[in-house]
Amino acid sequence: MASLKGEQTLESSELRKAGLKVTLPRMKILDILEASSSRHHSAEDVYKALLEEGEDIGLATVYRVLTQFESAGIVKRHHFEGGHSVFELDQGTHHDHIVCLKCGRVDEFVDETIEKRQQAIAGELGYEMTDHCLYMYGICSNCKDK
Amino acid sequence: MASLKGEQTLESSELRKAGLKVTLPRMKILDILEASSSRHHSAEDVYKALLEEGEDIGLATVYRVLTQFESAGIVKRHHFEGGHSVFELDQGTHHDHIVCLKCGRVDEFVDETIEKRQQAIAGELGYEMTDHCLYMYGICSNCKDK
DNA sequence: ATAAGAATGAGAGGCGTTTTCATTCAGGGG
DNA sequence: CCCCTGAATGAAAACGCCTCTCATTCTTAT
Repeated sequence: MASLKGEQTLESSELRKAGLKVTLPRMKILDILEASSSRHHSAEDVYKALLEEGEDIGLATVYRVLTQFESAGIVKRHHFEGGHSVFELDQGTHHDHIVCLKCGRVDEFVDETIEKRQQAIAGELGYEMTDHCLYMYGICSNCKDK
Repeated sequence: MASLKGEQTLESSELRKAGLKVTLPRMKILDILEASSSRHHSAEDVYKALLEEGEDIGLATVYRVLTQFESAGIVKRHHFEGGHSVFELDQGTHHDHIVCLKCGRVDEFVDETIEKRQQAIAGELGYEMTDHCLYMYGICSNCKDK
């Protein structure tokens, strides 16, 4: 459990490093992102997890904080099919996603061949690429059997 | 200009083939998708184009028809950054997209190397891939100069 | 400790999209 | 060719996700 007073937690220094004030909501949300078993969270997910811990943090704050974390490079925002945003801690290493359309399972991968081709294509078309995302959708091995 | 009575237009046969009744809204919307210079349209775009032609077709109908077209395989729906949907006529040939974050310009491309790697990766991870989309985002050559 | 500005919670508001429901229409049977 | 039935439509309300507003609370530099 994070404490605001006393020793410097990892979370608090991460926030300070990002130029964000150390507040309870920001600490708690960081806690949840780091502690949860799944890596991908909607704002609702985070909000519900906070409620379960008995924290009284508004949904608006969750959205604000996640957006700030995105600007600060702490999390990455994804737009999976369906439109709404999903957040994951930014481990610094880029990766792409494959999503199971039945159970929602998400796997991650990196492929150097694809990465290189993307850069080359952007260049050929005259673009300066700032970001890219490759989403594959399918049925995972678990769901295939049923 | 399409006519409901008289000769079979290309549009009407396309609708019939998809198992959809031939109605004025569906004909008009198909017209716009085929006639417009740009290939990617939001529902709003289509709605505005209808208004300009003096057609009194509701926005709800535009959404309904575009969704039906999607189910029928006539159009493809994309979720570019920003969340809202963009539609394009489905030419049958798969391609990926690169979007300019400044002016919204969209270019299309296909890369066999990437396509093959995707199939391979899905297999390695135990997925049966049903769909995939690669979106790259950047600044296009026009916007770069300014 | 205090003051000043930033962050928060609650609720209103916004935007794209979908649903509801009464009305209109397409198209097959007579 | 007209009628009938279920499908399609328009208008408006509702919806889900998200952002904004504003009064209050909290962080942090002093």
